[in-house]
Amino acid sequence: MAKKSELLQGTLDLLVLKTLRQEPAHGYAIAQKILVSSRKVLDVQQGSLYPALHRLEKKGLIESEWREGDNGRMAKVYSLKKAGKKQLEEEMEEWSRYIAAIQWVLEA
Amino acid sequence: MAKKSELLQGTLDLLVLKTLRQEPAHGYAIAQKILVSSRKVLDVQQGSLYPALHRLEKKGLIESEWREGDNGRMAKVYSLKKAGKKQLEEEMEEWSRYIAAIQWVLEA
DNA sequence: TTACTATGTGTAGAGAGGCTATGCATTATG
DNA sequence: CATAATGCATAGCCTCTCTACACATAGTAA
Repeated sequence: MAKKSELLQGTLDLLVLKTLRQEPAHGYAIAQKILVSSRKVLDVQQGSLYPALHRLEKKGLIESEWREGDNGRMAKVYSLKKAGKKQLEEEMEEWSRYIAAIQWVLEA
Repeated sequence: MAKKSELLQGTLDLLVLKTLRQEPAHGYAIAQKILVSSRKVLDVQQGSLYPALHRLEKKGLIESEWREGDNGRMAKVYSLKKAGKKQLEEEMEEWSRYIAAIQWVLEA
């Protein structure tokens, strides 16, 4: 059944926004951060991540800038915009509410 | 009911299997049970539920039988099969694991 | 009677979003 | 010199949920 890399639809945006609230980061680093902070459970695929970043930018929740990193490589660094912070807060509340509801059903 | 309670994709099967583990029930009743046990948060739509039941039956996780209820109506009563119980256990474990991972990211 | 609500099952079509697979480019490592 | 790691990106597929219908019966209110 579900491979460990499969995310529940709708959670990726939340994870990305949350990760960017710590500090700006480029796509590749975002995936790594999520992998580490989830203790290797959530392995976000590039084919999921990049389209998600484009979506979020299109919605005005994040913005990007090409920068050169310490290793001399160019990377597209994303940062949270104000609307993104608001969205993050809303989605976290929604998430809690949702998880609690599921939990009630599973414990019924 | 105010909010359009959008389910996270992939959770519906879990909710249905869990509900059927209590006792056999027909579709309409399953939706009601979920609505009640989730304290009105999870309002499963019929257009989601019936296809889900057909999927689960096709997979051999549940089975159905037309029965007459107390109100004299015919209804398709579903019950969990052995494979469904096993699947439920697996999905609950997967769910816990997944939720914990998300939580770690959100608390990072 | 008429109409509306609740109960009950079902499908079609659309939309969303995550996945695989692929492509390209650069740097570090064996 | 080949391979892995870093880094961005898209196309097409697939699955699942939603809206919007369609149909049928029973009970209740006007």
